[in-house]
Amino acid sequence: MARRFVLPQRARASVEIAFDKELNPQQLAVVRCSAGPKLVIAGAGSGKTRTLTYRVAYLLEQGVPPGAILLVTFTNKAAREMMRRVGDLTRVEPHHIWGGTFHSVGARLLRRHAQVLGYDDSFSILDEGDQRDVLRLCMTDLEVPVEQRRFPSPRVLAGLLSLHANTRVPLDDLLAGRYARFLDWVETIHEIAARYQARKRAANAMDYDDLLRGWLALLQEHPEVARRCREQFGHILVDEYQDTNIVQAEIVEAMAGEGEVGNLMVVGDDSQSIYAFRGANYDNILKFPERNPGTEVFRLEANYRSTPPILALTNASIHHNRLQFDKTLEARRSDGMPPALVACSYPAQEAAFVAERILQLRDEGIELGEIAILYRAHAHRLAVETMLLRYDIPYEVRGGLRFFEQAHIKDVVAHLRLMHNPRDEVAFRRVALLQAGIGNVTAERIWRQVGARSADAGALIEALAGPEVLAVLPGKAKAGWPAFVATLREVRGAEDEPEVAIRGILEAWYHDYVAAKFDNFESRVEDLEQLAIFAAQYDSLSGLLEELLLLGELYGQDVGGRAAAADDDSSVVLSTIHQAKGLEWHAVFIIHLLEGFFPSPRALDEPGGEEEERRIFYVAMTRARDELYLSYPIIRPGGYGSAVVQQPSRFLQELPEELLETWQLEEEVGAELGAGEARPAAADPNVDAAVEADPNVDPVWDDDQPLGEPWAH
DNA sequence: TTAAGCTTTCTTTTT
DNA sequence: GAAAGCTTAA
Repeated sequence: MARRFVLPQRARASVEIAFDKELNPQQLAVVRCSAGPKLVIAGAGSGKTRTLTYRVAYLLEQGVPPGAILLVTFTNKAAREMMRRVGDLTRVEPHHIWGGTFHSVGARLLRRHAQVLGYDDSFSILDEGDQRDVLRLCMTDLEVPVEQRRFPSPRVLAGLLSLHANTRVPLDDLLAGRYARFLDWVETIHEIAARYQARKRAANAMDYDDLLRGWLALLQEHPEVARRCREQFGHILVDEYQDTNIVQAEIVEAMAGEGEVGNLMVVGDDSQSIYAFRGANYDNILKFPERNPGTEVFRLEANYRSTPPILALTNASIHHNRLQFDKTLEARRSDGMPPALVACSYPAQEAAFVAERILQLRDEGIELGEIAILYRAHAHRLAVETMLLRYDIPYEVRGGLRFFEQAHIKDVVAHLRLMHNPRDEVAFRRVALLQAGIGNVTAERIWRQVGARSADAGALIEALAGPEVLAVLPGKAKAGWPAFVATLREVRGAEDEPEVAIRGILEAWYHDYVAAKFDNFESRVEDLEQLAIFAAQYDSLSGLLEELLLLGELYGQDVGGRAAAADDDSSVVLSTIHQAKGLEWHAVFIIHLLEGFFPSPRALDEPGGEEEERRIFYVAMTRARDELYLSYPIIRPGGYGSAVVQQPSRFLQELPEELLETWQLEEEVGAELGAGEARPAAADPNVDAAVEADPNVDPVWDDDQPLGEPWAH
């Protein structure tokens, strides 16, 4: 017996906010703007988040109910952070505001309205791994004669289909262009695409792209739902608009209604658009005014973050791009050291430089958490990571394998998924294949037995325990089967307590399985323990599942003690540039700035690729508040003692020399690298330099640097 | 039919 | 330097 008691939404903006004292005139204009479509071009460090936060606070103060505000951000974390700040400002309970990524908001709306699209509201969300699993099944369905000629792998197929979904470029065009090597297979690929859609539907499952397409379909094909959405959300604010794709732009515009409703504000910086590879369309922001007549454009160009020398450099860099809104960031800070250009001889030396300089900064009183090392691709971090370990400098790596994508996490979660959505064939196969004696063939047979009557988790369990399934089981699998079914029962019984469900799975058998299967089983068990603790916050399987799949920034190290500990016990951040977006540090090291690595050669094949890569470089540099170090190793050791001399990145070569200070590295004679005291900056003529750059020749574009003997160590 | 062992590929970026 | 995919033995 339960009684529903609805707490009304009340704007309780009891605190008067002194908007004009807290904001500059440009920001204030945005915060107080009237109705009508708005485009805010907010340069790096211009107080974009602050402005958005105050805008929301302003709306609340004007009496807009929190539930009428939709705030779409790039990560769920960003949304949460912004709402927390709004809460601090206004004392309005901010959780009534709808906030999150496109995917998470889409998922929320789709849960409400899944039926009109022919889905059940318990639909599963498929991540990339699941997507590949489904595609592999589709290939088996169609009996693709893989041996004959090269057929795209599930991974490549997933990429192709996703690009198609996010850019709307017809499959045939993609197959004629970027995927031309598969032209022979056009027909089969079309069949697989159709099959893939059908299989997802049968499994009551949506992939990431479906969350967007489904949301748009709600708006475009179901006027009643669309009307309700528009009525509910009087104010839509979208952050990081430069990274939206076509589908997202259409969603935004459809949510806002046809022109007459002037409630749409999009904020972004075209110079920081770095997600074209996954379908982000630069035109969304460039052409927003055209698409939305009457758009008022605001510009935030005062930079509060970086020192003037850093800003001069970033401005100089981005001006090499042609396709963009014309803007120049103005420094609001004074002084500052010039950005450093550090030519190193080989990766270990670059790493040693970074480590030594970090030690110096720490001695100067800079917290380690105020220092970041950024790189284009994860692989570039290796030398630096090794060196930080050797120097005993605490660090945390952002990114890498996502927590949820690790096999042991997915295994456990698949149990929950199956009980939440009993039609989820991918989840079923995953758990079934874990049982001893069951492989692909048996799993397929079992599913054929039970698939039809699996609309309900209880019915599914009964079917799995039934005689038809037992008849199919090979002898080897019979012993463990009852325990498996019992575990599923237990999970189902703990529908409201995901933590209990997870511990049940572990205790029943998965703990032993992990111990037997993985050599690093302790750390995996620890992960699972963290998963259970994390799950304790949720009182439903669906809540937990959604969070796990859509919480992009949840990584292995974040879940457990590390993130919590990181606050007091600060550590240097190692991150890809993409993941560093929106963050800032006192000192930033950008490493591995080499031709052939940055810009990434693959990106250069794409039209506009170089400009996109330059924007990535721009994003990296603009993360720095006070100190910026640009470094590269000029020699890469090849195999068998050989070495390759490399060029510094073209993005360095094109920079005006006078905006950079060239640092020359010298190594002390006889000093073991890392054990002695390297002196990065001070030039000591008595020291026999392993690397020396002629001070009269700019080292950046000098091909004939003395190489020394870097690998003598 | 399964599972272990061996080879290949991957790495540009992520919801 | 891992994880997926293929081959082969049982």
